[in-house]
Amino acid sequence: MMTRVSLKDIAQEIGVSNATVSLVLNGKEKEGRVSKELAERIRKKAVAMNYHPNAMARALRMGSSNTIGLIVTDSSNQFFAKLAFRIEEYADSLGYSVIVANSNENDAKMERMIQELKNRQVDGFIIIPTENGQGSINNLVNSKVPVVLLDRYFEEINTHHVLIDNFKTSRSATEFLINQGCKRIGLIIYKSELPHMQERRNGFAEALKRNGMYVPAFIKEINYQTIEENIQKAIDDLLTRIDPVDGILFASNSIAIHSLKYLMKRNINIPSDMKVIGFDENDAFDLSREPIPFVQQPIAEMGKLSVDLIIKQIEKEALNPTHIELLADLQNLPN
Amino acid sequence: MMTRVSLKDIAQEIGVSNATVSLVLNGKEKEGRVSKELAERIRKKAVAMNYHPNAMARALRMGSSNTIGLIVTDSSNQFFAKLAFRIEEYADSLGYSVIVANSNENDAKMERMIQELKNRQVDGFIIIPTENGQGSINNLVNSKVPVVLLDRYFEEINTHHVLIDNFKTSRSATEFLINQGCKRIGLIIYKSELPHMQERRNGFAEALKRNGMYVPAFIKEINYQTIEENIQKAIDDLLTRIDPVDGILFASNSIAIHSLKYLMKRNINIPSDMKVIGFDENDAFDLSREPIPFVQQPIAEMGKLSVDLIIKQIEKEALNPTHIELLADLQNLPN
DNA sequence: CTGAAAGCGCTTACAG
DNA sequence: CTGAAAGCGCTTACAG
Repeated sequence: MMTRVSLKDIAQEIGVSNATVSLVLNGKEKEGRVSKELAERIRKKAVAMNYHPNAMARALRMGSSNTIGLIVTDSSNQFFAKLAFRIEEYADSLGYSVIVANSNENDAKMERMIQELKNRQVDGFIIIPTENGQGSINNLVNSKVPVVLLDRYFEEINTHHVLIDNFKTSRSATEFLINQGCKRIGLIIYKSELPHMQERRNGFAEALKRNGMYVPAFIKEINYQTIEENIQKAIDDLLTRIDPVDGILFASNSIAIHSLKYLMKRNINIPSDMKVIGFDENDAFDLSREPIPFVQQPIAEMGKLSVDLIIKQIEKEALNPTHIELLADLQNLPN
Repeated sequence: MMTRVSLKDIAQEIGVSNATVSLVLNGKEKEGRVSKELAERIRKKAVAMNYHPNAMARALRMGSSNTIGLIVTDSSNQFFAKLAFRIEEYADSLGYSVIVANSNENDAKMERMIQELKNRQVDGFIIIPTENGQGSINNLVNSKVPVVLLDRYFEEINTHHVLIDNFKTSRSATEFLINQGCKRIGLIIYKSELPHMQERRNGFAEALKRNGMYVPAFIKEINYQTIEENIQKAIDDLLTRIDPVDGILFASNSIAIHSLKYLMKRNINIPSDMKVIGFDENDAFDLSREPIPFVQQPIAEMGKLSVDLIIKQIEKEALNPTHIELLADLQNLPN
């Protein structure tokens, strides 16, 4: 690797001290009261020598790196991929870099990634926490590290979070199915204690109870690790009861994709045989036989708000834990 | 933020020098000839004090950061998202972190991202280069920075690259359409000088020429920035000629998605009215009326090979530029 | 067997 | 108006 140009190189070329060069290049010539003319010479020289500051040296000295650590559960999932993309884009516009890490929905890996990003001196974390990641998040919050939870949160941890109103959203998605004429509506959802999942479940139940249509057996809980087989079993069950369901709410993007594949395999026609609605956008929803209705989370806004919240904390604005719950739209509804 | 425990803190607690602690914690006690017993005490203390090395300080001192910079054109595209995921996963298993940046197919942004990652002292780059990014890549290669180009390359730059054999793959995708009975086959492809695109184009042309079916007017070139309208125009054109096409090859993931949406909007039935095949996997291909055939690039292998190549360079194994061209499979073919 | 010292590339009080 | 010095947290020759 070509040896890089350092501050010192410029200082030597011009014949001044490192300090003077540093001051000028950081726009602090006023404070250093460097003469305009000298400042100009230094700037010219820096450009001519193709100088670029060593971000690590600066971070080490300053104790902050202008970097945000983002931990998602699976960056290859379209929903999180888009979220990460927006976060990167917006943070970049504010002069912050983002390092993305994956937890794979694994608590131990999330913990490890937090540690690794800490070692890299990130200034704060935006995290989509894992099911039992409460302890790790709690440690972070207690040690005063800036944190924003995204998409999910924990009841007991009072920190900043940005997500949609899952209860209301799930309720209105369910009401959509009711309005479509469904009489027996199923839910396929992750078995999870995370409140955002509970709220999706509760919103679903609420809509059905209001309409006297609530049947607990129509709720199928599945595991992330064995998603494919669990979904097949769940759908088989929902279809082969004496009172088979005529509508299903899918509580996540991946659940929707796997379920739709299996419904297709079983030759269930959507929407004539079965009406459905899913969470989170996916190219696939626009391309199936009929467009699949889905809950569209405001991804760009969620990204922007979480970046704003993390930067406010980093820049030490006193900030009470802010809980942001946005509204989500239903898309691809039949006319 | 809680003040972190440093090497020095451990040294003071135990009453030895920083050097001794550093040696032990890096497993170099043999070289330092530290007594077994002392080494053990130091290790215990480090754990007890919850010590974690400051990666930036180490990187500054060592001149390398154990970090790979990955520049993709769009991390929200499913193909690149999966590639990035695999790269991160495999690099992590080898003790390297990955910082992902997006160029948005924009040469200037790619250049800026390269500089930013350089400032962060990444040890090497895996890059999916932009159309006219040749200059930036060339500078990198000339300055002996470890580089691997992924998915694309430049004729004139003799550096490492990992991609599929686009000519052969495109040719066999086209042959698939021919075997399906198509007589007039169109291609929708990016207007691009990048050789991987040219090869997809040439492979397409070759298959048709061999079968006496080559019609230049059936090749539609579109721009990435105006993809949606260009595709609509291209498809309108292919459909409304006196000799409308009965098959189309989509030369990229995004092209396939947009095209399929528009074909659906125009009520073209696939595959009865029109047979198609696309590049790169997408959930949508499994969920359309009939599964959409597509070229499946060996994503995990491409990721792994590019990581191996970049690490070999970083670790200074003398290495002639390695050009890897993998074979890609066709998926979702009708039985 | 172990310590003292230098240095990676910065920034920032301090002194003049 | 500007320089000398200290220090961020490490690692590594060097000296003993």
